[in-house]
Amino acid sequence: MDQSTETPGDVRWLTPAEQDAWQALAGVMIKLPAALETQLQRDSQLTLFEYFVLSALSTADCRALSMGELAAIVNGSLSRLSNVIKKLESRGAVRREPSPDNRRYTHAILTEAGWDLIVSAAPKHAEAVRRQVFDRLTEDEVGELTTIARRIVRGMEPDACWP
Amino acid sequence: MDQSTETPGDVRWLTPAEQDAWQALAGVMIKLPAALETQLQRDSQLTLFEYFVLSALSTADCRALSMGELAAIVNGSLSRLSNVIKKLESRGAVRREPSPDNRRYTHAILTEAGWDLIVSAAPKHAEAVRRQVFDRLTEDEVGELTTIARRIVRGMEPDACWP
DNA sequence: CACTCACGGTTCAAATTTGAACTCAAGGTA
DNA sequence: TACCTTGAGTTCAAATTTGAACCGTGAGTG
Repeated sequence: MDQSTETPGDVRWLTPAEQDAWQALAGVMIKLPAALETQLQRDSQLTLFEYFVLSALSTADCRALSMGELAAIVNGSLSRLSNVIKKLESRGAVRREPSPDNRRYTHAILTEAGWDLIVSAAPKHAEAVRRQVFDRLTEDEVGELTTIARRIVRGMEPDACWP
Repeated sequence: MDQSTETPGDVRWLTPAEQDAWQALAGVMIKLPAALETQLQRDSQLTLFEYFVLSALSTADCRALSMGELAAIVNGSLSRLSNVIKKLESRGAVRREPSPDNRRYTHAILTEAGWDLIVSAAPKHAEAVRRQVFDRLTEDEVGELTTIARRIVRGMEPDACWP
């Protein structure tokens, strides 16, 4: 982009170093999910999103969560989640039933088959993550990455102010 | 996931430190694009993908690229790009014409209106990137991020081997 | 108790994305 | 020249995703 065409003149453009970083980060942001999707699809007929869903359920108490909680964890809209759960349900991996206490809540529950599915998918997925990411980083870099990524994610939670 | 349920026993699971890093990175991977999309949509009626397309064209020779080159740069399928260019064309931001030398190639060309569009969209987008990412990082961290992200992206280019 | 309101989810139509089939141009090859 | 093959894009149908409208359920209020 052309920085001199600016109107109010006070835009805080990225420095060259930041531009480099941004280009690299954007690459990761776009390509890494695609690469992982490919692996999951190939080896387990799963979407990355579906994997996140199953994975979240598998580590939850009773292997169950309400749709809302689950949606928040996997960063998806309720609508999207509803459709995906429907698909996973038809595949026998998940079951849905209204919460006994408050029937407004729907619990998504991992079935035995769903457990087996995620357990069988996990090793290859872990292998892929390791190959794509961690095999390329030193131990120090893993720490740096954690710090940096956490900081960025933090900044997005509380809906920072819009100028 | 449960690591003891493993069958062949030689899965290289992620260490706890790596799991932390992965969780944070996955968060960035999922949420950052969403946040940027929101800003672009709100301020300029543009998709992140469309922004990448316009941005790529704006920095290309003659502000033009063949569909194939463009698709590679923005990491999209030819099919997706074709549709998006059609949309941008209907909006008057891009023009398409067959290459004079080799009519198999289609050149996507940024129009004057397209140039104006990206120029007017860029400041707010840059501001958003800065706010979401760089305002939260030290100068050193920017360097670390560059190194790390580049290393990861590198590893995905040449279709690394599948186990 | 009747009413209304606010939630949590679901659903439906519209927009996107994907993947396969298809078109057309350019190189060989015979 | 006729024929085949490959490469670049487009298109069409099917799958996904999004956003808005909608349906029950539970809380508050009068």
